[in-house]
Amino acid sequence: MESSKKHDAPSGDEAFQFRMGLNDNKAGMEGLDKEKINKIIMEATKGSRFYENELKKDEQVNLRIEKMMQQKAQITEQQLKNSELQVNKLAAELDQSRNLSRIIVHIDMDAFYAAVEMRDNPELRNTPMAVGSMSMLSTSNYLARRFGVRAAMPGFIAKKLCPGLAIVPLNFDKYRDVSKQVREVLAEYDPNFLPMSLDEAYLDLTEHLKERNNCPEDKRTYFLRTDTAESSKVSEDELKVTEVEDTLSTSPVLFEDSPPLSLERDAPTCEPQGETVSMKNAVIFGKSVEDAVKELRFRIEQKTTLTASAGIAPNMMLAKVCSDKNKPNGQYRIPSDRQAVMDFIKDLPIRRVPGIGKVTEKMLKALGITTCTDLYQQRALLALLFSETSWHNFLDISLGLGSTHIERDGERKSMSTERTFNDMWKADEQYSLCQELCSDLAQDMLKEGLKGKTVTLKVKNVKFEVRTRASTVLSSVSTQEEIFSVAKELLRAEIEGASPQPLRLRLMGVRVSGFLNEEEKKHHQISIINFLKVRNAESNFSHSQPDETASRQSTQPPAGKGCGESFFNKKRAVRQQNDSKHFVTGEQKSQCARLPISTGIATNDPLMLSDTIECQSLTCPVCFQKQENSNLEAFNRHIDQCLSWDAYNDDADGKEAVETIREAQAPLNNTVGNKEGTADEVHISSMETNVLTVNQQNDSDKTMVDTQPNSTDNFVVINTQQSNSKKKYVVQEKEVDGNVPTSNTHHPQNHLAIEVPSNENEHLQETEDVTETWQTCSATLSEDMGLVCPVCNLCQKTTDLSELNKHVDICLNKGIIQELKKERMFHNNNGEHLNSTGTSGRGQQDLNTETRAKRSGSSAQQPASKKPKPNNPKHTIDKFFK
DNA sequence: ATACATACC
DNA sequence: TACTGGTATGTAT
Repeated sequence: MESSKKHDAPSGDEAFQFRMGLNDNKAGMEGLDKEKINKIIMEATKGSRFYENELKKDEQVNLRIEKMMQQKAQITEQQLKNSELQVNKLAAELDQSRNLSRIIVHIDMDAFYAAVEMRDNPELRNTPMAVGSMSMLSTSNYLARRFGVRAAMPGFIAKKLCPGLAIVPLNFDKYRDVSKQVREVLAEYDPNFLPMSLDEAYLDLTEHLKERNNCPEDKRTYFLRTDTAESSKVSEDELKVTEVEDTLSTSPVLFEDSPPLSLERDAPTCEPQGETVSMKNAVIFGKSVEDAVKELRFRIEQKTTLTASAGIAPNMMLAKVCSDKNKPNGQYRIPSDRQAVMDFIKDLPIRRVPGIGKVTEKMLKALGITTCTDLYQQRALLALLFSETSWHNFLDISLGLGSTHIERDGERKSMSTERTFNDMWKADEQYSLCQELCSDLAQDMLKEGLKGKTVTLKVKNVKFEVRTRASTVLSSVSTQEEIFSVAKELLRAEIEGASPQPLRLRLMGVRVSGFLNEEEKKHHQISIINFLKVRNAESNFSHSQPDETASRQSTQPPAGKGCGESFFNKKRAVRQQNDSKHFVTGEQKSQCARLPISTGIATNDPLMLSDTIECQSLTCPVCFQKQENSNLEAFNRHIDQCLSWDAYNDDADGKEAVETIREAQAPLNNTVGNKEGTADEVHISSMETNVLTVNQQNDSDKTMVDTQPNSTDNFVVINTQQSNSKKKYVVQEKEVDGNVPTSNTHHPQNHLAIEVPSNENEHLQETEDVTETWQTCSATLSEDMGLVCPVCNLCQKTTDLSELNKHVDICLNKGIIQELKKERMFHNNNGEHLNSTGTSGRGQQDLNTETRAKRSGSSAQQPASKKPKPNNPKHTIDKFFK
């Protein structure tokens, strides 16, 4: 097949057509000179970085297709037969249980943003126009579509297609207002309607139709709006030319599937139940499904002066396809009847089906599938080539099946923010942008009372290559500082990974996911973590952030950015303040002076970056090669690799591979080099390496690390390696100027290194900076290792993590009790402060393209208050060591 | 769990 | 000059 072959030159038209070519399968784009349009688009885009990237992506798709075709070639007749039997069985079941009892309606506002702008500015009505910017259009009006101008096209290209194009900037507030008006109408037909965006919604009209049967005529009578403030004149004009289909109109005439009604005419013109103008300016709608939807659309138009299209079908998938059928300002119904569904499906191009985009379309095309009939015929093959979810979906589609009950989506799963800009390569700018994003995101999260466990950084370089880097933390994040403390490490890794080249970015984004459910949130809310946060916020409330930084400088060890955000850091800071036995060493002081202590809040501080350079080398305890990359993750990865080869020590290949790794890394050592042998250089001259395997029971198996350099401990945590739900903890002792490790003098050689993923990673790196103050969780394993409590830093003679947890709990409780005492002394009745994470309503975050917003404003509000429970610090910590 | 891709509006 | 932003989900590792 053609697509199974590699595409020839990148300049080949095929790839271009695929990625860049005009997408004309939308309404308003029929009968265009596609060739001419494509030529213009091509000229405008060819050679650009964007285009180059598109070609690259296209090649990836071709590769996928190639692989698929190879797989296909290996399939035997027998396999296909078997597959067919299986698939047929499922198909029969699906067909059997087909539910045709619901009347699902999909409402889609026509060229929504553009229509709003045209409504509000008569000058735009008779000119091709689009909403958006020179960089990106959200939507275009139908006049512009004639030129090939459409949504998701950059404005500057649109201008080439249509020099007269008017581009109007987005005006979301307005669209939201209009959308609200529309939704008010929808709610009357289905209070549980499902908004998909500002301009789209699903309704289940089944109930309404039952009621409608007993609905007296006067309740189905609606009046034409007679005056429309600013546009009244135009409306009148338009009412006179009722035959013109294309005009924006307040007339019911445009219900395409019934003959135009003259306003003065009384007679029902179509079926008996059809809408009727019984008196001047009044329209009576019948009881049928179609009439109900016409009525609904009529009311939308009367209310907003905007038209909507609708699809009516027994399920959501079909309804969605139908709403496109007679767009604009039309509706289409598939009767609730199996044959009607199958007839409709028969020639339906798969691309029309929601969920089948250009890639899937192309892949299926390679298999000779373009219509739903093809899809059904190839069902056995598809079951062999695609994942279960995929081919099930294909089968559903080919049977005309879809969801029959619309339900509001559950809890949101992620929240993110991202920004595009031009070529940014300075690291300090990147960090401060990252921080800004975190700040924005934190604000959004606060509105919904969200706390998440995974932070993802997204970057797109100037070549349009996208990378995402994620990190999951043990506790949750919600504040700007918390998110940033994770995000900045991810960014740091990216920057360092690209070094010595700068990262040249065009976009950066931050996402938080893995939200705590209500239960977990409550749990956390009463936990000490939040308790401390609240306390922190309280005490800093009137302080500016630089003040906070400054105060940290005096109380915290030079742990680097974000150090104050770690729970244990906080704990230790408190301890340090209270405990006169802890001194800051001279070394630490000098570090204090040199290292940026900024939490990163002071964004423009160029010093902020210096600690990334400060310490560049780590020595791998397995291969003894110096690793230049100060990025701990990379370092860990390296060790993982070394270890996994070690595990196959007898394997010649494995050995070779280790050598390869060593060789590959050797040159690096010479080039990047560490900063002129400062005391910051991390020397892990290994005295012994222990690998211990710990069974991990659950997936919150990340162990926490404590790297806070507040004592003279000398151990460094190195790595955990995952394999089959087990973790190997590599233990490494650090040699410190002949000092004997203090905390475990009886077993100085064995120290458990526990990695902390995520959040706490920064502290690992901080440790790099503070050479003389290594600190670990050390442990006695079997008989000779013990775990060190991260709070009191004392070795607990146990390897049992739950035992250690108990101890940590106690340790923590001590602190809490102290704090409570203080608290009571200073504020007598401050319990309410615990409440600060309160609200959990869903904000609506509608934005952007012609459509957005998964949330309706109509969502049920939840009680916004949470009782400040008596503190129960215990559980939060448990998690750390599970 | 992470990374990357696809899809939708 | 210039090719989005937010969310969910699928695919692959």
